[in-house]
Amino acid sequence: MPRNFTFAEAEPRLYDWWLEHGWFKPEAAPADAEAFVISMPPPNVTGSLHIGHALFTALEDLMIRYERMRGKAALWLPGTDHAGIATQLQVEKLLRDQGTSRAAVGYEEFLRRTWQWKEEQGGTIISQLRRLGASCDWDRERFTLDAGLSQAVTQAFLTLWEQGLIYRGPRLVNWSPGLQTAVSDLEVESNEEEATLYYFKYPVEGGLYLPVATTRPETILGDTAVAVHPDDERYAGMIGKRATVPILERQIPVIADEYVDMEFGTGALKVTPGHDFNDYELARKHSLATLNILNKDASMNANAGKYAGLDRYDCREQLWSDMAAAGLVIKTEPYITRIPRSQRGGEVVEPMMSTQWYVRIQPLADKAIAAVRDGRIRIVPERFEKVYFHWLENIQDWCISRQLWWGHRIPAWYREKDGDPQGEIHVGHEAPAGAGWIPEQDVLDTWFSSGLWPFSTLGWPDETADMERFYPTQVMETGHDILFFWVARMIMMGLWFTDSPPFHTVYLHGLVRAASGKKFSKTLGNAIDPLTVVDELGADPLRFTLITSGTPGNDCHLDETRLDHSFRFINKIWQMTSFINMNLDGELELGLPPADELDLASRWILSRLHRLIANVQYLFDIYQYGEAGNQILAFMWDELAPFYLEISKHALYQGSPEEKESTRRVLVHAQDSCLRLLHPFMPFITEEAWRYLPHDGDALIVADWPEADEQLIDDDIETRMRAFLDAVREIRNTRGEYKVDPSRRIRAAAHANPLAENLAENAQILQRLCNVEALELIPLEQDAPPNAASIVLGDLSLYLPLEGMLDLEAECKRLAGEEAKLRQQLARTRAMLGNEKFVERAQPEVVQRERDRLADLEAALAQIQERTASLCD
RNA sequence: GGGCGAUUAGCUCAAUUGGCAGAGCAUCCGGUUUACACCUGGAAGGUUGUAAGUUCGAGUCUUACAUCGCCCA
Repeated sequence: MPRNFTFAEAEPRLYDWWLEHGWFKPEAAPADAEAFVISMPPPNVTGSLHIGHALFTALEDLMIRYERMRGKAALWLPGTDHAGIATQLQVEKLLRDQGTSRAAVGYEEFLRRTWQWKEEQGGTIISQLRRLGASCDWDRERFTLDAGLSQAVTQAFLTLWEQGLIYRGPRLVNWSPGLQTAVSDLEVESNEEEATLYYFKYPVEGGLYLPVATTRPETILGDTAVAVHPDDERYAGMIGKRATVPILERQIPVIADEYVDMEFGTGALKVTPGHDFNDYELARKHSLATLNILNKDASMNANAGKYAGLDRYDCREQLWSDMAAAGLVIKTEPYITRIPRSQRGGEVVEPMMSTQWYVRIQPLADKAIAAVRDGRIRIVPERFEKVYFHWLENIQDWCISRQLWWGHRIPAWYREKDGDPQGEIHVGHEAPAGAGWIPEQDVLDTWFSSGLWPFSTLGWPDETADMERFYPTQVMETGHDILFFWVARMIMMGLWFTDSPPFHTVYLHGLVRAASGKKFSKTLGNAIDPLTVVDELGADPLRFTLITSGTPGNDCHLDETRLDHSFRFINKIWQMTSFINMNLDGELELGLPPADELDLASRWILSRLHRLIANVQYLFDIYQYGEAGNQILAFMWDELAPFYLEISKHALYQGSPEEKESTRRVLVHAQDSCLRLLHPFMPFITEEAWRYLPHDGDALIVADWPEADEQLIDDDIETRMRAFLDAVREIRNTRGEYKVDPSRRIRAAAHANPLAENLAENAQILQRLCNVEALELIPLEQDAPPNAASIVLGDLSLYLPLEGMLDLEAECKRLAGEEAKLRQQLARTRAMLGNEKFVERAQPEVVQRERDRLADLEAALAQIQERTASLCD
């Protein structure tokens, strides 16, 4: 066995080996095995691996590997998302670099180039997922624009259309002037920014004026009313009068509505239905005209009069200076307001009137609400259910059309009728017969296809074998930031089209941030690049660190020192395995010898191990993977390695053949179990180490998941062993205080009692762990050895004869310190037991525990006092 | 404005139904004894944001407040 684990060599080798054997495929399990399916949230095809991808990969691969080891037909179905806007932007940039543009090359050529780009670059993220060890069934990989998935999209669209749930019409939408498309509310981020609040006079007939404030003066040109609160005495006389739009001189009414906030600004509100969502609602209520003043690129249109053609911000400046010249300006002041920006590119979006396709979403939302309400779908952590309900209960119709070229074209055709080029609409698989039909240019929102993902990837709408066997899926694991974007839509679409919840559990992870708490971003330069980590430390440490750094649903601040720790854990695992491996000798019978043939230490480690297995199982059942990982690490590093491995050397080096054999079997069982438990966290190191342990079966990836054997969990053994470990700790401390050379072997003595006899019988433990060669039992009536340091453990006093090293004064001081500590603990325990209500109402086990502790403490105090009396008085 | 989350050691985070608050890193003092210096023995470090309440007992449950973050309007 090599001295070290060389991840750079082993990781690709093991990955290929797993792949070649088909172990990533659900078909590796028996045909009648229960299915466990996760559809991978498809990463953006333009993307390259970031730390968020690494987190979802680590978690999903953990779940998949765990269920595979439990004998399920585990299917992790991978794929990518065509990401309409992002991909189109990417290719447009490419075209710009080549000195051309989307418009110049035309629709067909643009699509051809985009596909070409996808074929060349789109595999990047997938190959990066492989480096992390993702055990996906790559033969089933899907892409949202694949023929099969496109068929699913068309089918879904047509079904909704036939059901009357899709309509087309003019509405106010968030318009992205740079991209020239509608964008979803969810894709607009409004953050507070420094802006200017402009105060001006709105001329009202009769030489009056209303003072009005706005952050977007150019929208004055689209005003169709001015509103005041009906109770506002300041402006009561103006209601019903005509106001005049500055510069344009257009006449508009002054209306009254309680919506107006009298306290805000001047208390008078300009109403621009064509470019403000609130004003749009107000206009509908008052039957006001809606006026669009912007072109699709956010330049001013003809309705802006002399400003037509100007950019929106140039217009703002120009108009304001013209108004100043006209004496209409009151003042400007700095103002903090929320500016809506597109998530892509960050440009300021404009609410604008536009004809779009919508899904009447309420019927779908109702089903989605019910499925979570009645428990058919569970969200982990549960608190996100509230967020989910709130969003679905206040849902707006879903604008599904996008003015892009890259995506699923809406299956609709138009024909001129009565002078309207879109007077006639046909929706269907193909153009209807007859001349003059022109296909719809718009494509569908990418999330429309993503919403179908859990079943479109399995062959829907066809009744495929995969659909039959693997749908519904089990778990949807993804970030809480896309609960609305995606999870809710998958649930709605899944229930609507398949009549089944697409999965029974939604597991939401948090965002990964840098340790500073800042959001990771390349511009800040604080991004941890997962691929760099994989190059430097391997995939296992990254995975283990990501999983153990936080708790479900909570953001975590990734601390790079933890990566180093995980890396060292891997070395630890390797060295432990190596130790066991080099102490094997020939064939070893697998499994454990009967417990009653085992020594104390073996029974102890098995009890601890099986308690660990039970805990890990419990934690996996409640999705607490991080805590599970930490517990496995703690067991291996703090119990198995420093105690059992050390103690086992006695049997391995000096024991009888039977002792050697049984110790080897315990060691192999313990290490094997730990490797199994860790495999879902760190597949590479565990698989590679496992090869060096005696085992049945082909590979760890398909080995059985450990089950706790309750028979091996033994409180009594653990208590007895704890006495040893306490003794070891105290002896080490005492040696340290007296600066006894660690390599110097010393003796110990104790007055005979059952605990002392037990210690003496297993003195090899003390020898291995604290270099005490033997424990000498002395009769009760005999005095403690002279010049000895004392260690008190309950009713036992251990004496360490420290010839020529004992400083009487220091020893007495140490004893006094021990006594003070004991008295403090005694006071606490006595107070508790002195409290009648505690004794009466606390659980009996808790009371008993305190009583035992009291007895121990009292015994220890007596020992200390006796020792002090003989030594120090 | 509404909702959610967080607040625990210097830093990053844990703590399974309420039962003596734990790790990693950093700090201090030791050690190359043949699995591991990618190691190891020990120490120090806490009024669990504040104030009340429930309880025999609160980091954990309730309420109010403070600070920070996220989501929605």
